[in-house]
Amino acid sequence: MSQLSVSEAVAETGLSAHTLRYYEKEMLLFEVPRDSGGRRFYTRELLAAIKFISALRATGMSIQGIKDYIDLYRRGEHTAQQRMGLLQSHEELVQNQLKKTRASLEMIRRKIALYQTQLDAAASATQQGH
Amino acid sequence: MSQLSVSEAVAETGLSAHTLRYYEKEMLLFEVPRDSGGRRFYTRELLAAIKFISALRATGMSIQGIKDYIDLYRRGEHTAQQRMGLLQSHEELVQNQLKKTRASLEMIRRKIALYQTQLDAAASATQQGH
DNA sequence: ATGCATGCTAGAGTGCGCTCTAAGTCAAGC
DNA sequence: GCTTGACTTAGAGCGCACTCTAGCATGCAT
Repeated sequence: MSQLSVSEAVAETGLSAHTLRYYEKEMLLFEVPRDSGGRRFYTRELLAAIKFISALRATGMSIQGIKDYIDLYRRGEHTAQQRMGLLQSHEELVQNQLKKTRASLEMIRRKIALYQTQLDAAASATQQGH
Repeated sequence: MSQLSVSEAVAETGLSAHTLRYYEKEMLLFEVPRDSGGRRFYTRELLAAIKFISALRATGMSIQGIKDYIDLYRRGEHTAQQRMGLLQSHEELVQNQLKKTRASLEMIRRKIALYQTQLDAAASATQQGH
């Protein structure tokens, strides 16, 4: 029950089986345990790690960036400071990206508002027979 | 002065000349005027359109999506409703994406905080000779 | 008039992150 | 014992958004 099959991991993470294998291979990192038949199973710890990786991806960190982070992880406890540094600079990056997205969104909203007044004006003109 | 050269448009938009030409070709839309020598120049209106397109791109709309929007634009005034609909559903999409990004960012921050307490504990242990 | 920056074209190339293919293995249920 | 279905592998393929190349044209500045 604390060991999930591939299909269960797919359901939990929202990633495809292909993508799970791709991450495993590209990041060369979490050694996914296998059953007697050579099939993968995912422990709770592994699942948590994958979810964290998903969060990094969802915020735009590249596969290479994540790989670098995990490589540090595997080098041991003394890399904690560096790992934190990596996360901190990524956080900053994401904040800036959010700021930019919000500004762009604001621009889009202004355009929508413009359409709205324009369409309202057209509608009331029609109603009044203009 | 209200007609910008390529290099000025590059400076204003933050896009490369390559990208400007690429957008022009892919979106098949804004007919960029040319000088006697066949070189492009950008009017203020065009610049504004390009900046709006940049906002759509910055919020993740695909080239194809933008093309669809502009195609509507060129079909005339009666497509205003549809264009607004397009923008509205894009807005919704961006909102959801923002929500997801913020959740992921929160996860990353918790991890950073974890590192911080961990490193603080290690530091004070060292200081006290443990 | 000469040199150099800027711009032009068509089309090829790149990097990223998946995503799929093909052929095979294994375990459980009928 | 046979089928079914979830899984395995190595490697090819794809879609997107640029990004660059090569070779040529134009036009301002010395």
